[in-house]
Amino acid sequence: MDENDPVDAITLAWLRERPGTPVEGIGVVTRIWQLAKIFGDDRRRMLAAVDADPAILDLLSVLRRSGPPYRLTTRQLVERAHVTAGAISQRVARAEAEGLVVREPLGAGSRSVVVTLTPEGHALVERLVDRVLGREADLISGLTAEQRTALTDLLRALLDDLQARLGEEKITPVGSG
Amino acid sequence: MDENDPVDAITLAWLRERPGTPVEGIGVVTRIWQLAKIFGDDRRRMLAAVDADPAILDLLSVLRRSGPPYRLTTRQLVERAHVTAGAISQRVARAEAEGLVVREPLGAGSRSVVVTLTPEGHALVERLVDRVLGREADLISGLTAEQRTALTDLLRALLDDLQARLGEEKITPVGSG
DNA sequence: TAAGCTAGGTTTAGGTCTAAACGATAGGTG
DNA sequence: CACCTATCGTTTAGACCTAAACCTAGCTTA
Repeated sequence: MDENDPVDAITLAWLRERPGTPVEGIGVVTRIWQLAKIFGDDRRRMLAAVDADPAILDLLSVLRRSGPPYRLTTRQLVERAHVTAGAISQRVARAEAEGLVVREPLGAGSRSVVVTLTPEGHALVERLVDRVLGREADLISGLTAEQRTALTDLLRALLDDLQARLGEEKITPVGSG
Repeated sequence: MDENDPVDAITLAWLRERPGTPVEGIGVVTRIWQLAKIFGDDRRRMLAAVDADPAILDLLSVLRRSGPPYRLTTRQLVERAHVTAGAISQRVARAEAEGLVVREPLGAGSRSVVVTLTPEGHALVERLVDRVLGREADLISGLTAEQRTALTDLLRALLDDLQARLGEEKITPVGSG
């Protein structure tokens, strides 16, 4: 613990003010939040400079990465973007208003809606993706290759553990009746 | 690279669709975003269940941790909460409306405003902080002590590097005129 | 086949944030 | 002293999200 490190200082302050406070998670959780904010702010500003926004680019990127015919259902978009169905609905509506995607019913016997990238949407991804991802590659270039690998492995371990654990939690409450 | 890992799958999909896409950052950045969202959603839901919200609790916690007399200027709150002055202004207005803090001019010769925790605000922090931090400690308990230490060190290294680097960037644009 | 259930989406209400425009004042300069 | 600038906060406009209400349309079941 280094009192000059701003995150360690938070842990030390809680312990000073309230001995016994459960501070074990702060070092990891707070730093992850701060890093996410730095990456998110940086991307948002970069895109704002070219009159684009992260939410729409994320939508278009998911479609682009899925490969031809660049077409997914709302449900698939929800799963891949990790936001609620309402958020996807709003994103698609905005993107459609800008002519970047089209939305149509999947067909008989289904209530699904399919969203397809337009040529304009495709072109926008091509124009932005290298810049956005290149910037992110640059932002983590301060770590050595070994550090990057080690960090990736630890983040994956935590993510896997949490997803397994939180997946179960959704079941648990049902048994309480 | 494991095609069954959802984040690795993103990297592999970009390389398949667009060979040459700079994907070096995805493994770290995407996982950090996903983890931040998991931690943030979890905290928001936990607090919603007791009719509280993360932004206000963060404000109150910063004041509580600062120690008696639980009093900081708006400027200090901006620095410690990592949000804009406008966001702090709004948070303080909401907290004040609920009687959790009071706001007063610092005094003659200064335009600063000082925000002080009320007894009600203090009591709210005491009631919630162990639950919130305890939950987070539990969420990372899937990692061993060694993994936690290693992860903390890597996150700190990245954070320090980025803060040093982005701090400089603010200066650079000035010289462009 | 009527009633209820389930699943896929959309809409709405409410909350939070950023950026930028504003307002107002202390301190420096001629 | 008048003006200018930097500093501090607040307000406003716009973007985005979640949760929950809502709307259909297929499916199940008696």
